[in-house]
Amino acid sequence: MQKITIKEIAKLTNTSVNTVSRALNYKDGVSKDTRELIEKVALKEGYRPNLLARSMRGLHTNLIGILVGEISNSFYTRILDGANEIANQEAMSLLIGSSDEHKEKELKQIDTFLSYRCSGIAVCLIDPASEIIATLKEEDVNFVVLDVSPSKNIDCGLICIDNERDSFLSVEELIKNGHRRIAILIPELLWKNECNRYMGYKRALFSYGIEEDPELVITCHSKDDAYRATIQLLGKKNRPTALYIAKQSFGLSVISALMAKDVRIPENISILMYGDPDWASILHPRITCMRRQAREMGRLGIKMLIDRIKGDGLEQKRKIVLDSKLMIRESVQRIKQAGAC
Amino acid sequence: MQKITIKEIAKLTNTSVNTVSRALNYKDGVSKDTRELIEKVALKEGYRPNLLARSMRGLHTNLIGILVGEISNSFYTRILDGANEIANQEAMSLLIGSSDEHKEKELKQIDTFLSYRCSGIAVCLIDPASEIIATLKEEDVNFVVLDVSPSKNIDCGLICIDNERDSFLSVEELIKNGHRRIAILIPELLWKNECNRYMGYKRALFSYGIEEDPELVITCHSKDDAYRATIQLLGKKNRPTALYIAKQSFGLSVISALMAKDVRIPENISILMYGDPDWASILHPRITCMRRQAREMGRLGIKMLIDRIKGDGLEQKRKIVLDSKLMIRESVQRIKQAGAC
DNA sequence: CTGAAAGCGCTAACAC
DNA sequence: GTGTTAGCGCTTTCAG
Repeated sequence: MQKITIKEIAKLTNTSVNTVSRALNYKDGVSKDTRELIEKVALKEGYRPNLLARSMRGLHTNLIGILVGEISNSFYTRILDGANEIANQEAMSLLIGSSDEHKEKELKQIDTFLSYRCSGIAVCLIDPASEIIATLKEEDVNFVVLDVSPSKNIDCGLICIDNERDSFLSVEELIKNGHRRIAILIPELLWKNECNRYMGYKRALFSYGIEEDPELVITCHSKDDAYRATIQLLGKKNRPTALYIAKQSFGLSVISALMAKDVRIPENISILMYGDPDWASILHPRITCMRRQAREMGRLGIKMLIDRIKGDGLEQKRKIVLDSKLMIRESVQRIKQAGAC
Repeated sequence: MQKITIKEIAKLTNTSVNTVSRALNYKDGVSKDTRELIEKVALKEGYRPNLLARSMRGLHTNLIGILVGEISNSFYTRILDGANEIANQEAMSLLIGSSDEHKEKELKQIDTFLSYRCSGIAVCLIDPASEIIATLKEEDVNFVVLDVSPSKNIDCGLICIDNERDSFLSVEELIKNGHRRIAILIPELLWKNECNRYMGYKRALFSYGIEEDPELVITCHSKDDAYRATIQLLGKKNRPTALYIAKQSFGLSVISALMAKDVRIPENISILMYGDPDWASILHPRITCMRRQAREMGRLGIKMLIDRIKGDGLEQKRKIVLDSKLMIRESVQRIKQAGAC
């Protein structure tokens, strides 16, 4: 497999491994002639440094482990994309892992990253109270947490999004358009982010003096379930005028359900979604969304990680909260509402 | 960083590194008592094997490098997802790379994979005549090629899709619905797959006695360009009745352009797309698509790769051609056509 | 059943 | 400028 090592190059050039190593790593202490000779031979023989061996000498590995919740979820895909962009620029390689939103897999993947002695680890955790952060701390490895901020105030790099505020602003947008019967669709198991979205929903209702109707809080545990839940919601007599989809991956299910039932957006029901996948702006009507800066999260996360790895003495940023942007499109209808607003 | 090594465990348990190594790797030749002691101490001390060191002894690395064209392209994302699924099952880790469809980056990424001494490499190449395959061959590393079949008949694992046939069937579907003026939207630089799609388009027209109109072959080099090209196409006097989008990533641009120009699907123009992203089935109308088995491609690719790595003596499958499926939905209108068909 | 020792490819400390 | 040597953590002969 390995074709040629520095040892062999040393032999071929009548030099020593040390000289070859220095020459190939652009260090000084090598004469021009020797350097050129070595480079020529290395090129000719197709020498390729063994990064494993290099890393074993205690340096960094140039490996960054990144854990996401689900590879084919476009939110995570964008994080991955941004992460890869920066990693590439910095000549780092990305080892990926997916937790599929299961805690055991999460731990297992981190374990693998650690076993490969990654120089840095970026994680999207489902549960921020997770012992994973403790593990990471203990291992004394550079890491940053993306997307979900740890509940305890742990000193680590953090790039997150204010889900509560985003949600508040989203629901507020619906209210400002005259809606008062606003349903929210959220996952059954409320992890921190989702929980915060729910809080934002509640706070918005409260701020505008709207009483929360438990019937309008729709929880579901899967995409299929979101479809069923939507169908069921539409069957109710006192149907909401607006639906806030608090989890992007449920979006397709909801839209499909509405299509199946011939419920028109926004005439029959207004829709606002958390997250802004590609399709949201090509649907007819285009869906009003709260757009998160996912790609930027990946970029900043890896940037922060690399800064930490290089540890260039500077006081490092600990936490970045990314702004989201409400993309106002045509899925929310302005309605007249009897009563004050 | 590294907290504890087998050496230290050996010291702690009054044994030798060898014994510890055997015990921790479930090899025999260790008494029950010693094994239990070692396991206990290892667990207590939070021992984590150094995979880099392990790999250096010439074994496999448990690393698989996978190169895709673009991380945020859903076709590749699905491949990645399928690949990750199988890699996980087999306790392999995925090192990812993206070529962004540039040849230099492609080579650079492969180089990195090789430097990490990956046990296997899976690649989605833009150009199958690529010297990359030669490099891979030379390096004597296990590899499989996904998506694009090499032009020369090279003996390597291959999972691909018959783009020509898929395209033929797609255009045939349009013809069978009475269309004769069928435009095709393809990238400017025809790599092999796209070229085959174009061939399929030509063959379908030819088979049904339709003369090809150069005006209806729309090439573009980017998503933005696809948007502009669509707008331009719509301005023509002898507008086509159907548009075959031969590249999925142009889909959103086309739809946006149609929306911008208030051109209705399928009343004003029929649409058929190569590839079946999530949004295709929630648009109104839902878009008729040729669905490729991307996730399955990732799965089978890694499976094949691992079979090769393990090299279990069996005669190995060399090539798998995955069937695509025409998802007939509502974006193609049946039209009456003066003249034969 | 267990230990000592070699060595994977590389870098770094130290001589010359 | 250059060579020698040690050693990263591990597995694997080879002896006992």
